[in-house]
Amino acid sequence: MDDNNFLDPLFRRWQRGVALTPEDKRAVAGLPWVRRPFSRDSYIVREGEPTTVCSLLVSGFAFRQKLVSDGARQIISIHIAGEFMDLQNILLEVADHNVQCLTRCVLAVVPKNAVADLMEARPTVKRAVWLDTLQDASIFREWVVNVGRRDAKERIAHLLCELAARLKAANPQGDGSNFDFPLTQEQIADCTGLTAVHTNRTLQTLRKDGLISLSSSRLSILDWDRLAELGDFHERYLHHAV
Amino acid sequence: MDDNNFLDPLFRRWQRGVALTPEDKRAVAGLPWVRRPFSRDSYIVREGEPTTVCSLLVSGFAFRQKLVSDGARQIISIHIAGEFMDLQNILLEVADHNVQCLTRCVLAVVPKNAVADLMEARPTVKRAVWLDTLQDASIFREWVVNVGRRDAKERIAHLLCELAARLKAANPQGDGSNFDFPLTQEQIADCTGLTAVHTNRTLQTLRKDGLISLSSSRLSILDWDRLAELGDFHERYLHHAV
DNA sequence: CGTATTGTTGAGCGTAGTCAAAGTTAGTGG
DNA sequence: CCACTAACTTTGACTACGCTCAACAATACG
Repeated sequence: MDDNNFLDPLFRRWQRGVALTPEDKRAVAGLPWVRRPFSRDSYIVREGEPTTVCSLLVSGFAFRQKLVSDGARQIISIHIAGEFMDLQNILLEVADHNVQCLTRCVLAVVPKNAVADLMEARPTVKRAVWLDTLQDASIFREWVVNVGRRDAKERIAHLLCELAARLKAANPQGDGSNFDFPLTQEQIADCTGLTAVHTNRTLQTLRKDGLISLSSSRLSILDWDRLAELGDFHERYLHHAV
Repeated sequence: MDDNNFLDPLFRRWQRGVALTPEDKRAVAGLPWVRRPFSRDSYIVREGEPTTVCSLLVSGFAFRQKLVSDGARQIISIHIAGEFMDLQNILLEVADHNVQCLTRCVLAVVPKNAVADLMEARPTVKRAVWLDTLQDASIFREWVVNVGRRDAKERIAHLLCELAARLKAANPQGDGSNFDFPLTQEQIADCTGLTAVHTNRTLQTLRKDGLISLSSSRLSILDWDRLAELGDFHERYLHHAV
């Protein structure tokens, strides 16, 4: 396993915001990455643990979540291949939330100190890493708005729009309206602050309205304009063009 | 106005996480700060505007918010004296949310490029600035959980605990259970994803239960343990001890 | 002192939650 | 490859938390 293509999605994503030189890429590729497969639902980080590494999602989907006192779960973000789930670990010594696999995943893990050192040596990498954490924060802000001030149809529409926009940005040569979408209805509910039952009924109305088709881990967006309008989705907060 | 004491709350806060030297402080004090008073409710940043400055809150309270399509408002965070509201501006070119004064405020404004340059020259300042944005992001995550998975009493209890904990950390010589708390019930509602009417009724039950007393901009926490228990409040996410 | 803002109350309603069961799909092991 | 099982989706009946609208009371402020 000497191929380093696993970094390409990361580089493509970073290059939307910074200008990586070949030396930058070589330096990143030179980090002591360890690739590891994870099974579905397995925990990558647990709240309260000391942080030691940063994790890049090479393939599959993962999510961050927190549990509240009665055991309910709130998903805080979804991550796709090419994204880090825990760059904040570089400065924060203890994890404040859980990170879990949504599907089977392959992670590339690197000691956080190695990333920190590289950031000192390579200002462009430093900029890319910080930008990553700032874009994450912007998405968290939008999620506060989504669960705080939108109704069920709007919340789910917004979630689907966001993931579609991110998947599209990650894979511009795709058709832009069909995606692998492995979230169960219970997971959609945990993203949106709803129950699984109500999520089910809401998805049915979105289907009946001709906005989406969603089954067996496949999402088709049938009417992007109306879905985005319904979900009040405006992609500025994704900062895809910095 | 040559006194530079206005930076002291910022330095105290930053020194919870990094070791600022006298030279670091002098360098920060040497930035081209411009102090400006703002009246209650006035906008400091508007969504969609290009970013040019960073704003430090010298006195008063401010908040970040986003508006959804039907005009409803979601408050995303509350800020107290000694905090920056928009350090993410250093890398993000367009504001993705609004920043507004809660009370009359004094801001100290500095061109974002000046901060960026100082970060290059002073690694400790760079660390402090990044840490600030990471702590902000952690608070956003907790707010997603708060509005997504807690009921009205819990949400408000959690909000009050968070602000009390932050005010206490900013002013350790205070008595720790009485605070200036200038949020109207409508603003509390916009923080928690509730309506003003339901916030009113919920506050009444918190008072009746002997947990708090809240009136005329003054909050007293009468039973911290029970309030924190009710709100499922655990301050790890504040990263006060990094 | 007068007016706008904020807080409080009541009645009725609706979105979303709960609980339980049945139907469907996907995954696993024999 | 099939059978069995666990996970996921769907449906129905009922409930309840929080919303809406409207009026009034109490503060704060110019």
